[in-house]
Amino acid sequence: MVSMKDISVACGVSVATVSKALNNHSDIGEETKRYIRKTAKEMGYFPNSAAKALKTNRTYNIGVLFVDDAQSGLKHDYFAYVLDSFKQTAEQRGYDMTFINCCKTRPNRMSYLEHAMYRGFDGVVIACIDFYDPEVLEVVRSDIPVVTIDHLFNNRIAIISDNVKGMKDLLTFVYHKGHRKVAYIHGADSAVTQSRVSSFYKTSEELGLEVPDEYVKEAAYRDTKATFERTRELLDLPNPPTCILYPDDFASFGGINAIKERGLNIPEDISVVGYDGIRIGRHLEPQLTTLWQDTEQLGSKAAEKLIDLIEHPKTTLIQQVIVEGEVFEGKSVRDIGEIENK
Amino acid sequence: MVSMKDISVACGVSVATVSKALNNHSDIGEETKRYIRKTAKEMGYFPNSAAKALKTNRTYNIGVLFVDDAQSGLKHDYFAYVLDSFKQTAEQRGYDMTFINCCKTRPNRMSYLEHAMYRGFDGVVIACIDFYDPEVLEVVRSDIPVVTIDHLFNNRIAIISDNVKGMKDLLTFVYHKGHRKVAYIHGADSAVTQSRVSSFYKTSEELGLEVPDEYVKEAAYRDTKATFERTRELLDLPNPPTCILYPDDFASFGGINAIKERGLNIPEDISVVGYDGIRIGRHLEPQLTTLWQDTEQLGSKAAEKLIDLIEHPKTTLIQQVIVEGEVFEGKSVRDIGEIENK
DNA sequence: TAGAGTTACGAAAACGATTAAGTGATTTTG
DNA sequence: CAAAATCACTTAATCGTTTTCGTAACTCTA
Repeated sequence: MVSMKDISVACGVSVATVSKALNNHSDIGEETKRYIRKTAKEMGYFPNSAAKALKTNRTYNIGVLFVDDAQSGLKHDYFAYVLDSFKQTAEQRGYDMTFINCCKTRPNRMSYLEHAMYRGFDGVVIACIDFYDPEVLEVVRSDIPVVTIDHLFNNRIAIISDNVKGMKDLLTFVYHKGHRKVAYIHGADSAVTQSRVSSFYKTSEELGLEVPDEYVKEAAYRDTKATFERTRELLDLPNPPTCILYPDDFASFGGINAIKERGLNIPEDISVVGYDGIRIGRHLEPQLTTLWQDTEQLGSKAAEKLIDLIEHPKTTLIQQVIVEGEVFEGKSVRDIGEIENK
Repeated sequence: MVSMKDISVACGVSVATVSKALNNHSDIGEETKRYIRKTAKEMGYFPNSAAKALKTNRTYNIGVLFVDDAQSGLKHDYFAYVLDSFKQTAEQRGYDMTFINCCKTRPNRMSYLEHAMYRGFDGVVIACIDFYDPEVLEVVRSDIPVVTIDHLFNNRIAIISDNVKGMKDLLTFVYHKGHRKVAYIHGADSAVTQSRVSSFYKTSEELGLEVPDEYVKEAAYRDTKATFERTRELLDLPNPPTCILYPDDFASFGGINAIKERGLNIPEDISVVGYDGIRIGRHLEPQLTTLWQDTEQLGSKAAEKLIDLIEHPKTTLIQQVIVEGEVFEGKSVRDIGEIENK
């Protein structure tokens, strides 16, 4: 690797001059700058990030914390898309991304925060299920710039998918399609789940929908087995729902299979609604009605905010950015019509 | 951040002694080592990776090059799973992972190789479609340890999914189910595609299958629109196939829709086969018959080999590791039975 | 007991950059 | 025209480690 020293020798100037020329400091003559830059390019010079980081305490590297024991973030469509979008924006602004989450089984491993300090990340983005993990909290409480995705901490920037509005829109949508008996199989407990569930109840009330207790069940996100079982239970009810909302698109397929198993048709006999808007859902039969989440906005906003915070710690607002999704009207919800209901 | 200097002061020894004690050098007394380590732990010491890297030229960081203009690696199920597995193994062995591919539009950006040099990656893993990109080649030809996934270069370690055997197994499978008219919509040109296509022809010959030219078509990977069109064309043939092989599972859904559009049933009227074995395929109706790729092996082998190469450059064999997949027998291929064919 | 061999540590020079402070030369100013 | 200001560099310290080469203080050996 060619270093500044090599260039300084080649140009007959000091390393300091080379450094300043390349960083465009004002106290170097234009002529000299041009000459140094030209030589640097010719010699194939590139800075050494380690040396730079050591001196400046800036790495231009962002730590990515995607913790999800059951289902590593990458394999999770929703998170993969968010991360991908984050990556686009971060790279655009000159930042690299390094994964933080090290397997907890490794002996002598560092905690997330230690890892972040060790690598000197300029900031950290957290998107995961278990925000109550003590190690995650340690990061959240640290001095490192942080943005969280889909979870709210006070004094931290959060990028949040509007689950309240999402659920409201979704429920309102099926209501307008004439459904009055709507069941909801929600995901495992988390901030996201709580928002959706409470919005489900609130919206039901506003719409004047009855929600029998047995219409609300739980199944872990992406757990097709669980949704399969819960759906069977719902279908076995003396007064079964006409529409079932699922924790997410993926999980809905478990439910769909339970429905087909009974010889029922979607949407003729029963309607089905997912959440997330994963790509595949649009290509399936029946096309899944779902709440499409704007993963691109989520990711890019997260990157924007985090980098703003890194670069302008004083002037960047600590705020929550709420990203709205949109009902994707597939073909898995039947239009019952107002007539049948009254 | 507490540094070695702080510890040296606290312990009343020199920094050199601290460094050696923490790195377990033999020329430090056991007593002193214990004392220094204890103090370091108490003071919450963690090394500074930048300083370490600067001095040792080792970063314990691996560059990840997933280039795919159309569909960024992360959003691609197959690659996401491979990457995830790679990550597990790399972390287990004490390496971090940083993305390399910077948007090519950025002004003054570095090339992939420059980026890798800049960050001082100990090695690079490449998995992408366009292995003919000059920048990718530049990395492949460099001095940096490299493993490639699904592409073979001479003098480089490659982890390769056995596409030849995969296609052979798949075709043989449908053959044994009684199919004699098998069409193949293959992906866009690449090493992977070439292996599969040539294996398709070779196996057809071995099995004594006729392959009319119009049975072999092209559609980009994951392009449901294209497979939709190609499938229509196949169905319109005077002598249509009884079974269609698709570039990948995702793309197969485009074809499936074209088939349903005609009012045909799968597998009663026509059989469908994917490739990859993505998770969702198992939960759909009809369950997709496909070649399941062992993404876990691919990822972990790649990490193992790369790290071996990094740590023992002399003794690590430059070889190709071939990972076999497995036919997943779903329910999308009809068992025609031998009778009907003779 | 002098010399050799160990043991346990320290001093100091790197690694490749940044930057405050200093320094001659030239230009400006009153 | 001397003093001040400006310009264009250089010197040298520094970031946090690692590592080579010393070097005291012991322990052994003959």
